[in-house]
Amino acid sequence: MPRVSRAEAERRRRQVIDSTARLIREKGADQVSVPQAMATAGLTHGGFYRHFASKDDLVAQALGAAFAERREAMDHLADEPAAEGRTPRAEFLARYLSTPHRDNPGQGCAAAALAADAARAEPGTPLRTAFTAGLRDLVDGFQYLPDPAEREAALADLSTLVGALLLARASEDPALSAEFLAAARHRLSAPTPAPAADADAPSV
Amino acid sequence: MPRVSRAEAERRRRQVIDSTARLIREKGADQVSVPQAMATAGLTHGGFYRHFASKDDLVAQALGAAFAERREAMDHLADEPAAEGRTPRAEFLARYLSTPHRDNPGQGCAAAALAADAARAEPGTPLRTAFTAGLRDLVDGFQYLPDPAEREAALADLSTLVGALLLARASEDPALSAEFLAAARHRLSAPTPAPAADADAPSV
DNA sequence: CCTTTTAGATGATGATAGTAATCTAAAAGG
DNA sequence: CCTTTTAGATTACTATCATCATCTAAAAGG
Repeated sequence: MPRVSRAEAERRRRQVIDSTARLIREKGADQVSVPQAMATAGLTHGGFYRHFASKDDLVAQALGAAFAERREAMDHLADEPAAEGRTPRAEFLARYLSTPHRDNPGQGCAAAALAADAARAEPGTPLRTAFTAGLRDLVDGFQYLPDPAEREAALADLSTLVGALLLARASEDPALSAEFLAAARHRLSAPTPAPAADADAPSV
Repeated sequence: MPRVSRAEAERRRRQVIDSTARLIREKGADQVSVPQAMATAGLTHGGFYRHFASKDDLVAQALGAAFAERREAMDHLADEPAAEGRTPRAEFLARYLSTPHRDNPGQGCAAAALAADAARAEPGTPLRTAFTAGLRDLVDGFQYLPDPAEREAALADLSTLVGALLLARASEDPALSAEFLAAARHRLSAPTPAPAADADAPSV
């Protein structure tokens, strides 16, 4: 089965990237092998280096795709605010901290799924750089999801979301897991977390 | 160099566990090999299976040690509240969200360093089970660190701490990284995050 | 002391990894 | 059509992994 039309080849390349975007969120960036990534797209590992410069290259592209996919879904929330009486922000929070999101990391938030992998990657690594770019994009999107508005609030909210989702996923006990989601929902649904009179901690 | 006194053998076993506790927090549970874990303790891989039933066994024990070490440090905070005018809670927050903690995952919070690894492990796995136990212990310790008190607040606070630390570690840009730490410090230093009038999100 | 036990070193086994060279037949392009 | 290009398969190379069998000499224990 050698050779395939240019259009078909491009379609397959995208397929490999999308499959990998799911795989790395499920199993971690280092736990996905080249043969595996190709196999989930229905190919053998042979043609890999005709599409990607290296495994790192593929992983970085897959990470970008994962962030883009999620950013797109977030923007759609702002477009169609309809649904019920919920604001786009409330809708986002409810979905982010839901059990479906907890139980399907492969299609979920890339920041939560891959933060640890990015943190362990050396600075300058494609993975690390791509993660930072995606994260920045996510902050911007969340910040202007109308309601909170200030950047600092967006950063704190995002930290709570990522932390709660991660701990909920890691908790073996379903009760404890649900508690994390509920606590974060409760905390973030507060009117406004009260800016607090200048913290006492050092600035860096 | 075969054979060594029973006491010495036990000392070396502890050394392997402690080294591994640091390694898995730095590089991830799956990125530490048996030869590597033994080598950091000054041994070869040969004697490994005389001390541990499997690699999973070692990793689970190392995770337990990592949680215990941190829990101990937390308890000491409550014992010696002295230092300055800070409450034990404020002291804990300042240290947790500091750049030294961000830059030294090997000696830092196991929950933040290994949540993603635990989340990816199958339920029933030693790693997953040990993580859940350690996390529960951490929640309890934080809850009674005096000041907040309610369990739900402790869970939300912990989520924010873990999320902010993880995102700060993953951010390649030092400015963005510092922003996450500062935003979380600011948020958690608020008098009391206002319990908010019952959220609208479903309970599960 | 002298026997038994055993911590650790050495080395083997079988699996899987990333990367690359080679081969093939079909698509591109004139 | 007929030549040139190339997507993908096959195969191979070198590492490294977890695990285990074997060996050794020193500690345990009487």
